[in-house]
Amino acid sequence: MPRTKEQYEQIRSKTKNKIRSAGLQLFSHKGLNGTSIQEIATSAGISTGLMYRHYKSKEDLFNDLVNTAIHAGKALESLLNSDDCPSAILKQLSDGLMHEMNKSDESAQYLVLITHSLMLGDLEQEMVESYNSVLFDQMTNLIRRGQSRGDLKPGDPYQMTLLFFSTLQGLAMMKLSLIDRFVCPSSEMLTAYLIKES
Amino acid sequence: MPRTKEQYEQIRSKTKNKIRSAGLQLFSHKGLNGTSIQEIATSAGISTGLMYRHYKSKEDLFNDLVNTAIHAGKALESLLNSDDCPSAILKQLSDGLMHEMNKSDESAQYLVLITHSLMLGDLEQEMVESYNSVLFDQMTNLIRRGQSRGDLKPGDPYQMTLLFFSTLQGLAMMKLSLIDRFVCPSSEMLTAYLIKES
Amino acid sequence: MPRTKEQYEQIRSKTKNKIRSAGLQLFSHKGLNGTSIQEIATSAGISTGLMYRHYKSKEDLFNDLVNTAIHAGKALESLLNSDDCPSAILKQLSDGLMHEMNKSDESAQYLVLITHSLMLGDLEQEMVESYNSVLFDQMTNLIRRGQSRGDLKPGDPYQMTLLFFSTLQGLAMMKLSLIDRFVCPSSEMLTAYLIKES
Amino acid sequence: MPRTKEQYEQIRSKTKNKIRSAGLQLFSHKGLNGTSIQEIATSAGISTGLMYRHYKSKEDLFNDLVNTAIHAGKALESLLNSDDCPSAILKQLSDGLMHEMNKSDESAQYLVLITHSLMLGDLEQEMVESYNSVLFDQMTNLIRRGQSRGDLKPGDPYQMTLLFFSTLQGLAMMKLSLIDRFVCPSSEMLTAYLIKES
DNA sequence: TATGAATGAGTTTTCATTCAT
DNA sequence: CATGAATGAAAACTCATTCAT
Repeated sequence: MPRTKEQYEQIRSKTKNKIRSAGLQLFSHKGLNGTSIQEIATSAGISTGLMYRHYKSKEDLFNDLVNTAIHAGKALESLLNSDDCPSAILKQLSDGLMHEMNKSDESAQYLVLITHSLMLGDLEQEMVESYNSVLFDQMTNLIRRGQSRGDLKPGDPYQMTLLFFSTLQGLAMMKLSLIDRFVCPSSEMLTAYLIKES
Repeated sequence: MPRTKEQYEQIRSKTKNKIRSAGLQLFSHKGLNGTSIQEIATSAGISTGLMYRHYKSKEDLFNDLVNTAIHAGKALESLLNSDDCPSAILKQLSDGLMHEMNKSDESAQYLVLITHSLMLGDLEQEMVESYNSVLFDQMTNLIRRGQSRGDLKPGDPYQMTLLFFSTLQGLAMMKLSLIDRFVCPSSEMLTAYLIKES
Repeated sequence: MPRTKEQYEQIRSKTKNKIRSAGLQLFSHKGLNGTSIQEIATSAGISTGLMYRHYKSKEDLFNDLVNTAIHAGKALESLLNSDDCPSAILKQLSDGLMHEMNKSDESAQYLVLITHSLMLGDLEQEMVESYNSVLFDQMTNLIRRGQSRGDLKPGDPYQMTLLFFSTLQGLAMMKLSLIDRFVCPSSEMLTAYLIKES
Repeated sequence: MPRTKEQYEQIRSKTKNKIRSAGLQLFSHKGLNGTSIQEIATSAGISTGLMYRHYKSKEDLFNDLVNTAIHAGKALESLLNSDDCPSAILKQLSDGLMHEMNKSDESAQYLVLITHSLMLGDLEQEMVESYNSVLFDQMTNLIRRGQSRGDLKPGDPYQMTLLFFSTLQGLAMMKLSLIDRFVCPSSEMLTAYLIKES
C-alpha cells in the first residue's frame, strides 16, 4: 500500500525542517565553512545522502536559511512604513525585537546568519542590497521623519540606523555565545539615543 | 658567515608580523575555517611552509591573534578601575573606542576575532573567562557605582554592560562588512542609555 | 532502500581487510614512515579517503596491526604455561613457529612489524611491556624449569630467552628481505643451544 | 690569519664524524624515512645547512653509513677465508662478534642499518649482492669444509649460514630496542647448532 | 524515501633542499 | 666554514558529493 502524495509531502517537509533547524543552529555558531554536512546530518538525525534530496549543496542550504532571515527582516518593512508616529513605531519595533530575542534562540541565530553572510562578502550580494538599502533606507527615513516632528532626538539619522542594527547584531551574537549568562536589555535602553524621554 | 642573532630575530619578527597582519584581516572576515593557509601565506607574501616555522598550525595563529585581542581588551581595565567619576570614565571609554574604531580597521578586526572565537565555543575557554568575568564584572561595578552616585541612569547594571559590549561587537562587524558605507556613531549615542543628560 | 546493517558490516569488513593486508605487507618492508597512505590505498585497491573511514590516521592502522601481532604472540602463552615437559614444549614451539614461517609471509611480516614498533620506541609502550615482560618471563621460567629437571642445557635462562626471540625476529627479517633465497632452519638448529641431544 | 689546510681538514672531519654518529644512531632506530635532516643536525649539534656541505642528500648520508657497515662486514672475509680449522674460525668469529656487541651500540647500529637497507629493497642492490653472495658463500663454504672434516655438526650449510646471520641481525635489533635489558648470549649458545661439543 | 560506502579534489602539514648573509 | 630563513613539492588528512542498493 503506497503512501499518498500528501504523506510523502509531509515526510519531506518534516525532514526538511529538521535539516533547516540543524543547519541554522550549526551555521550560526560555526559559520558556513566551519560546519560539515556530516554534522548537520547527524544533528538532524538523517544520513548525508538524504541531505542532497533536499538541497543540492551545502551552500544551497545556507542560502536558503539566509533568505529566510532576509524575508523575516522584510516583515519589518510594513511596520517601518506605517504612518504612525515614529517614536511609537520604534518603541513597538524594539519591544517586538527584544521579545523575539527573549523567546528563543531562533531569531538570534537568523540574525547571526546574516552577519556570517555579510562577512563572507562574496556570495549573494543581492541580499546585502535588500537588507541594507531597503531596510536601512526605511529606518533612516523613519528617523528623519521623527526628528522633524520633534518626536526623536537629534543626530545623524543614518548613524542612528547603523547603531540600531549594529546593536541588534551584537546582541544576537552575545546571546548565542553567552547562552544563559545573556540577558536582554530593556527596549528603553535600546532606544535611549533615539526616543526622547517623556 | 652567519647573521647575528639579532639579525635573525629581526627577520623572524618581520615575517611574523606579515603573517599576523594577513591572518587578522582574513580571519576577521571569513573566520577560522573560512580562511585557508594558502590565502594567508599569499596575502602575507610568503610560502605556506614558512607559516609553519612561526605557528604550528592554523589554529595556533588564530589563537595567537585572539590572545592579542584579549590582552588589548585588558588594557581597558585600568581605565575601568580608576577612581574617577563613572560618567567621566564611560565618556572617556566610549570616546576612546569610537576613536579607535574610526582610525583603522584593526580594532574592529580584533573585536570581530573575539566574536568568532566566542561563537566557536570550544577552544580557549580561558579567554572567555578573562574577557567576560573580568571585564564584564568591572564594567558592571563601575555602572553600579555611578548609579549610586546619581551619576548614571537607572537600570540593571549587568544588562547595561551586556548592551555596551554587544553594541561594540556589532559595530565592529558592521564596520568590516559595510566598509566605506559605515559611519561611527557619536560616543553620546553609544552611552545614551547610561549617562544622564546634563 | 538502504542495505541492512549486516550488509554494511560486511562491506566495511571486506574493505578493512584489504587495508590491513596492504598495510601489513608495506609496513613490514618499509616501516611506518617509509610507507605512504597513497601506497597502501593503491595496494588495497581503494581511494585514500576511504582509508580514513576505517582508521583515523596512518599510525592508527599501524598500531592496529601491531596489536594484532601482539595478540597473536599471546597465543603462545598457553603453550609456554602448559605443564608438559619443557623440552617437549620448546620442540613443539619451534616446530610450530618454523612451520608458520614456511607457510606464508604473514607471520614473518607480523614479527617484523613488532620489530619496527620496538625500534620506534615511543608509541604504544604497553605492547613492549606485554610482549617483553609477559612472554619473556614465561619463556625464562620454562627454561629454568627445564634446566632444573635436567631436561635442558645449562646457561643463563634470560640470555637463552633473548637469543630465542632475537633469532626469531632475525629470521623473519631475512625471510622478507631474501624472499625466495630464504630457507627456514630446521627446528633442531633453532633449539640446539637449549635442548639436550638424545 | 686564515687557518691552514690541515686545520680546515680537521674541522671538516670532526663535523663529518658528528653527522655520521648522529645519523647512525637515528637511522638505525627510526629508519631512513623516519629520520629528518633536522633531527640529525640537531643531534649532531650543527645546522641543517652544514649537513649539505658534507652530504649532498639525506640518502647520501644513509648510503655512506650503509657502505661503512658493508665494509666492516667484509673485514670478516679474511677470517672466513683463512685456512684454519673451521670450528676454530667460527669460535673466533662469534667470540669477536659478541665482544663487539657488548662493547658499544655501534656494531649493533650498523647491523640494523643493513637490515633497514635490505628491507627497503630498491636502492643499493649492489650491497645486497656483496653482503649476501660474498659473505654468505664464504660462510657456507667454511661450514661445508668443517662438516667434511668432521669438525662441525651435520645440516644444510646454507641453512646454517642463514640462521647465523639472522641471529646476528636479530640480536642487534634486540640490543637497540631493549637497551639495558639486553644481555648478550655466550658465543657457545650462538654456535651450538654448528660446533660439536667436545 | 533513505542509507552509508566510496571517491577525489582541496586543504593542511611536513620536510628535504637551497641560498643570502 | 656556518647559519637558519625560505621554498615548494610531496605527504597526510578532510569533506562535499555521488551512487549502488
